[in-house]
Amino acid sequence: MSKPTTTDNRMEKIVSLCKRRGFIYQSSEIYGGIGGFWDYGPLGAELKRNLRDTWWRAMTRDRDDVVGLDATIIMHPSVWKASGHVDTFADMMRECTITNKRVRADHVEPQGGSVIRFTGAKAPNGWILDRTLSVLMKQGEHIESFRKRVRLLVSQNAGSSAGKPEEIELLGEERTEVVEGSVDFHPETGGLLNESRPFNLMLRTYVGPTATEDDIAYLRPETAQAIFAQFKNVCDSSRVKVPFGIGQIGKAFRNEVTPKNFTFRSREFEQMELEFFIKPDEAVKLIHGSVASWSEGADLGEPKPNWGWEMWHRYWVAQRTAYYASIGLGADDLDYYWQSKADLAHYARACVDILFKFPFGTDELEGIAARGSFDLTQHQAHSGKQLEYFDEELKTACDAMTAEQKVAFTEEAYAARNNPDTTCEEVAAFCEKLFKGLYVPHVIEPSAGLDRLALAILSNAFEEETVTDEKGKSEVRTVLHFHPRIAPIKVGIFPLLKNKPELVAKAREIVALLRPHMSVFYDETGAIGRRYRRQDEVGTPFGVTIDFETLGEEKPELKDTVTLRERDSMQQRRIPIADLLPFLLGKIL
RNA sequence: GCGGGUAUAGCUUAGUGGUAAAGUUCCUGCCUUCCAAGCAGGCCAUGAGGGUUCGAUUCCCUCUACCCGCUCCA
Repeated sequence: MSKPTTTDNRMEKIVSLCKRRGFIYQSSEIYGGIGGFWDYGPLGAELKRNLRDTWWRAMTRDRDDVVGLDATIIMHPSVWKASGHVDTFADMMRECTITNKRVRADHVEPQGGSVIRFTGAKAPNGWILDRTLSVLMKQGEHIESFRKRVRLLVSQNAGSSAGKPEEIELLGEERTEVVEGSVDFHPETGGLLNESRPFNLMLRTYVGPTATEDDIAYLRPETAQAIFAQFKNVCDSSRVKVPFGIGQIGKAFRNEVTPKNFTFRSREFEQMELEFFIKPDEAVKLIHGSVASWSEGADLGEPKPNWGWEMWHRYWVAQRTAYYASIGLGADDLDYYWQSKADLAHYARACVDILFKFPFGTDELEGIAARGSFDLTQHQAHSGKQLEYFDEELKTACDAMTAEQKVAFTEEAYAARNNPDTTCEEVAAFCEKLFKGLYVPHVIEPSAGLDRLALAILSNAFEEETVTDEKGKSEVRTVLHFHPRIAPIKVGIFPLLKNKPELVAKAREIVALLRPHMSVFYDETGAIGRRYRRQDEVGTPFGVTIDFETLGEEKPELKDTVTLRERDSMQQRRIPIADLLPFLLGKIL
């Protein structure tokens, strides 16, 4: 009865539906739009709100070990110096003029060789590159392999339009000069580099009247840093005890080079982040004598006091997976990518990406990182404020230790140190603090993109079904299979005929009955089938039709019952009006 | 950022150097007893700016946005 939509145009159809039915529009569309910015229409706003609410409930309200935060988008610029964002992105960058590969201007090693210039390139299919290319031929490189290499680079940059690399003809080859110790060529490609220019993914603005360098501030590129910056305040004001988390939902901004794939990579987007603070493994060991580390099949159901960071990391992966299942994204829709040690940022212990199978490819929905104590340590160093946590339980455990035991523990900690560069003194200082009950908590960070989630939910829900009616006529039914919990509209209320005042009045009564509890949509126009289909297309899970049986005209036993029509199966059944609210609440809560 | 493509009504698609067409959606009315029915009527468009021209949606240039392929993605 149904067939999958072909993948080639699935994304196009989703984009079109989003606009047609008011889920997502281009920002500022009447002025031609602005790249990388998207607006949510009436139904999109509801969908996003529902998703936001499910996250907030699952991550904070339903737990007693997580509290919330709602911080500003613009923060003190020093926050971004401490986090490393300013340094990483204030670099002067240069780009290869052939491949546009970018390198840090100060990271180009001097090279020597012959500079070969081409006036352009062309391909048999008519493709032409009318641009001078200067490429460094390294000493010892054979001219033929050099040409082959350049053809490959040109081909890669031109994409499919230039055809096969071996068919590309390089034009006007000329040996221009021999250079020694030049920093003007890309270290990998050998292509001439353009002028260096500043490159920063953070969006800037000015705070204060003068719009000068002194007043530069940044729109946050992630929400997480506010949580670290307010860590001390939250500890001091909310009686939390490690392990505990701080969750936040909010806008973040990145000046992406290439926004693409609809809302997937946007310049303004919304994040849902949790920073879950845990004891360092050393503290767990001092308190409990040993640290529970992860092994296949370990029980991740309820957190245990002796869990180390690895167990907590796995626990949050499991929690987040359960969350996705609760809103309709199951195991078949998701994938996991465990970053290898080499991929990890230097401060991270582990990171897993939860991926969703989007129509344009499998891509990241959420990253769950074990970040050690990096962030708080950075903010402690930059702000000069003490961000260590005093752990009473740890202090009590250490007070019971002998001096010899403490020395042994310190030696053991040094032997087991994570980073080989860590000095003996640093380990000793860390242990001294531990013995006093002090440490900088480590953190597990599940960080999800709300807009990506909305897009995933839309992609996952979208289906074009071929349905065949009793007469054997088949047609396409477009339907969004939203989980009732997140559907923008929960129920459509329809009087069977609009020119029968009794039906309309009864339908209005039912709208009044349900509206205080959920989003309802009343529709009396057109044939009943059309109204059903309209709601299918926006993912309304239930339809309620008020008909002549409801009025008890022919069969008195059916008085005050209505037709309940289910979106996915299109099945209809009768249900007493009195049962309607409990039934629907059971589905949407 | 580079290369290629696209831009006509909410959507799908015609067409033209001289009043821009259709289907569908949507709205209104009539009708209609359960899956996009019928009849009648109605609203709505050449992405933006410049140039050529008596006149440009059409030809030229620039910009913008979107799509595809690279690149980028702390």
